Amino acid sequence: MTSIKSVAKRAGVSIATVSRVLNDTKYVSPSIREKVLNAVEELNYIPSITARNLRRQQTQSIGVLVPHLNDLYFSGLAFAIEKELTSSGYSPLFASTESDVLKESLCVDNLMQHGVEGVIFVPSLPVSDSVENVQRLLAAEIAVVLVDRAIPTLRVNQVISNNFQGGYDAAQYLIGLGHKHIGLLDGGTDALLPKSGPGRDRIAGVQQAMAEAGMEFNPKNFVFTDDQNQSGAGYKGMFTLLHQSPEITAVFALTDACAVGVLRAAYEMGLSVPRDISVMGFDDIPLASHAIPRLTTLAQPPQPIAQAAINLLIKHLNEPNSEFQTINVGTRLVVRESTAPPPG
Amino acid sequence: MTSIKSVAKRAGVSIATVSRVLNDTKYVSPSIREKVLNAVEELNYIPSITARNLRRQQTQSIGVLVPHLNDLYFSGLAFAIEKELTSSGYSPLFASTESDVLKESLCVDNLMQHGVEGVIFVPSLPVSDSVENVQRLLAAEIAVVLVDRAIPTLRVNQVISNNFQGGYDAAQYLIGLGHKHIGLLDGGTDALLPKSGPGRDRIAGVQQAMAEAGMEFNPKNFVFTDDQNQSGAGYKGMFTLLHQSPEITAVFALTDACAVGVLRAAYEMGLSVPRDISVMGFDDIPLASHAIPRLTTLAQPPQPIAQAAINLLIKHLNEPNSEFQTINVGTRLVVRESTAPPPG
DNA sequence: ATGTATCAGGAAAACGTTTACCTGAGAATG
DNA sequence: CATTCTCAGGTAAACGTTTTCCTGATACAT
Repeated sequence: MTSIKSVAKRAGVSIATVSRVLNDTKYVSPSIREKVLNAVEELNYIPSITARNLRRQQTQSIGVLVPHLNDLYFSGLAFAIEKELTSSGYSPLFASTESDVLKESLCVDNLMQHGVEGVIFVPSLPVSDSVENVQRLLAAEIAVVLVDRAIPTLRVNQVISNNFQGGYDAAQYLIGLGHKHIGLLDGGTDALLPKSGPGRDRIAGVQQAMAEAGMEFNPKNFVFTDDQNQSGAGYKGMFTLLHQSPEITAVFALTDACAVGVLRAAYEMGLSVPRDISVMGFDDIPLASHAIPRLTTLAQPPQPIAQAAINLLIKHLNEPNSEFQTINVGTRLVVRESTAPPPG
Repeated sequence: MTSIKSVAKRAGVSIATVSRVLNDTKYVSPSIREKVLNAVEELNYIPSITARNLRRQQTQSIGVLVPHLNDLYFSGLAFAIEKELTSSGYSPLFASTESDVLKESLCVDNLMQHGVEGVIFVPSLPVSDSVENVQRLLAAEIAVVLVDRAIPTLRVNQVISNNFQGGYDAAQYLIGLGHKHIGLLDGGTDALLPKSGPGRDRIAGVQQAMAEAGMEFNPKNFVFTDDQNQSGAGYKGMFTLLHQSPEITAVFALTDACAVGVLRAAYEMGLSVPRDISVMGFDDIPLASHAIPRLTTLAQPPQPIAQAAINLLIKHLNEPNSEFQTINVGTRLVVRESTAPPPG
């Protein structure tokens, strides 16, 4: 590694001057400045961020903890966060927690060792498992922004989609189409997902809408399936659901990925969507608009979420004593082809 | 930040001893060891990786450059790479190049500043654009492994799917089913993709298989579409293709994402897949097995690719003078529902 | 001409580790 | 008992920066 010393020697100046030229931190006469710049060029000198960080006692880096980097939804979110962070001059440090508290704890350790100044944190499910990890970060005075999954008990910045409202809107829309029997489907690796987190809120929204419409919520109509991936869960769950509640005319899958499995199952059962049965998703991942049929869903666009999270983070870094906020990001009903009035 | 000094003071020993206990680098008597460990515990001491890296002159971190973190295929690859790297004791530093040379160059600068010891590099397209960036890394004695997209002119480690063979297998399979008129579809943001990289090799494989079967390759049957995303490209391209070559009975989309758009277009045109027309993809992303109909494709599983890349990287780090290798990872034909003999 | 203010640039400390080297006490050997 | 060996633990240098403080020269005012 060529260090600042070699540059200084080559340019015939002190290392302090080199640093000043490179950081524009003090006036340096044009002639000397040029000599330094030339030396830098000639030696392909690249300053060591490690040394700079040590000296400045800051890293300009932010940890990003997501459950799975290859999840259809979270990869989009991660991408948006990366864009937002780099454009704000921070370096993202990604890690997948695999929604496992132990792995998550390891990730947190790792981030702390790396001296991140903040963490964008999508908690594992159930969220209660993540409480301790979040508190470890807070105890170390690291700024934390919780994303996607709320932990209401924690005094910390959060950016959460309005899942309740989304669920409500979805149900209201289906009810408005005339559906009387609506199935709810969810699943994935997070065995306890329906007990907490976004799924629970979406369901609560559905229940509210049904109640307002004078409909009864039949627990039999909600099926959660444990599976390697959400599509598989939706696929299997759909069979279970229709077996135990054949009267169902509309299915609200709690994620788009899940809905894709539902479409698949419907196709295999010879059911035409939306003629025989309506299907809705949640998230509006890119795939949703390419599914067959195109999926009606509730959009939860990653870009505004990422932006809000980074804004909150940066604000907190600048004013560590500012109040904690919970920002609710609105969802938006996107009507496509997979929903229609019930048959008959 | 609580530093090693506070721990030393608290334990009543020198900082050297603390370091030794923490790194198990020299025998320390049990009683003192315990005192140190207690002090560490009490102060929640976490060593600064920054300082350690500076002193040790190494970072144990590896840059990972992919075109898009939210691409269906690359996110899977990134996930596999992350897993492989962390389990080998390295920290991944992800960045999306957006397949743009300028952005890519910035990413490379950034990685070099961070002192990465190696880079897993998926070049932008056309790959020739990335040559300079790769050479910059090599000049700085940073280990590089090219993944997914070969740059044959460079003397560097590479891990590439056997795209030619994959293309060949795909075409041979379709020809074996009896198809006489096979369309080729590709697209995305990388306007020059068909001119270089994996796509070109896949096409070459197709041409070889066709030639062996005594079929002529009609350039009209290859449509490349510029679009924001691959699915959209497949969707639009399909219309173009069938318009200019209505005799086509099978379509080989050069990626699964593209194939999804093709399925979509076929659906809208009232064509039943595979009865009226067969569709194949490439990659075997998770979605492929959930599409309607399930997609026949060539699997290019990310895990073995990631593993091979990391092995190559680590080997090169340990023996910097070892020969460069290009590892060809085999693809595997996965027959599902989207292909059948031609109608009639 | 003398004193003072300005300011470009250098010297050196500091950031938090690891590690080469040193020291002194006890064990072992004659 | 004297001498050497062993080795646990301490001291301090080093990693590559940034930044505080200092110096000496020049400009300016008196």
